Amino acid sequence: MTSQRIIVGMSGGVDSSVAALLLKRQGHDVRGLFMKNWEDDEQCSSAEDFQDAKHVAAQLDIALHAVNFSHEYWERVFQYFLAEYRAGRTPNPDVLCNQEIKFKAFLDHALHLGAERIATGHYARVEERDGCFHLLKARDLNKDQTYFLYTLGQAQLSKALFPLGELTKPEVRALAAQADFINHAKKDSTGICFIGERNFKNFLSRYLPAQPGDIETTQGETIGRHDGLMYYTLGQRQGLGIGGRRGGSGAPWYVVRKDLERAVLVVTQDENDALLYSSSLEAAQLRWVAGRAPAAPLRCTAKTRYRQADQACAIESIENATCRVTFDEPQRAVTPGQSVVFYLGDECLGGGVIDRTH
RNA sequence: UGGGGUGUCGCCAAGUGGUAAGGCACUGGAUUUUGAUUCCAGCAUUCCCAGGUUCGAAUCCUGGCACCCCAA
Repeated sequence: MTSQRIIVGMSGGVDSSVAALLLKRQGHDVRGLFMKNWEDDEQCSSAEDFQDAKHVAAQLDIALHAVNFSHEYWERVFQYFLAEYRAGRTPNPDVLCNQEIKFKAFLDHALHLGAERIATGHYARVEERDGCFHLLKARDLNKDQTYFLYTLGQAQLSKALFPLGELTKPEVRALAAQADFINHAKKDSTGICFIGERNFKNFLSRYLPAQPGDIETTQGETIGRHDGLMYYTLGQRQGLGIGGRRGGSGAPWYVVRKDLERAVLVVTQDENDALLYSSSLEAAQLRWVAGRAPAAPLRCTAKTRYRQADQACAIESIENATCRVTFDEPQRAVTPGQSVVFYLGDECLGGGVIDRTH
């Protein structure tokens, strides 16, 4: 491969550090770019991350730029995030963050800086065949992150490199240790990308004030109060605060449904309750990696949430940007607002946002 | 103020003389680039209160207090 100018999104974590390391070793003209996309409130990990990124960049002897996309993140990701929660749904901000920030704002910025490609520390692979870019699962299936990348199209994939796609996480850490990176043992980051690990309910309540209501069983019996439907998601157990009841089974309670009209949270004590499962769904805002929808009906597999095992299904029909999917086996807690992502073997075809379930 | 019953962790609930089960909730941790789920750990020196009996009481006795039910 001829030397290219590549800008790597460096977060200060091990993954992006090793991505930069590998590209550098391949002889590319590598630069790093640190993004700050959230104005810190009480958390201050961003500053530490920046220090780590700078340290690694220095070790690699590459330039490290910094850019602040907080405004873009707020407008294009966070507003949607809040709107979805207000609508009683459960959005996936990181899918949108990839679409709008990492592979749009960051990509555009990098191209302006004269880069030919961008690279990130995502665990995923891109293969070009017959002039078409295919998004493939990472070799390390345990870390595969294609679920978060399904909105990327040909324009993005043709410009993106995922140097870690063929490596396992342990191998990445080993490389970081060999390179003597200070962050080689740094804990993987979790929580919303750029915002970090939070007490989710507290975090949300800063933007969406409480709207208390009743908690009812599927039989219609009122058994408690909730602080606001937006603070809960389907299948959730923790945070309901429902203790033992006279004559009760002693089993935990799970959220089955949100009744927006009545502001009622419906729960069940039966973990196998049919109401917790869906055998089909309708998805909207479809995005196909190839740039066009496949022919339906199509037998394939899908994930309804990150790290879920592939579930056999059929895409029954596709109309414009919506489709109907039927699963071979009923799926637990399929949640509107979350993404359903389709696969054929190792290839990620695309996906959409779950709109309704049946 | 006649009769009956009950008072054990925030909730449900074992335990009726031998030195406080369990579940739910909650908290912490693990897993995890969303939200969830899952897993592990922690969680009553104390049993409504005060006396008493006993080597020893949540368990027996006495007296209070509280609540519930049935009669009036």
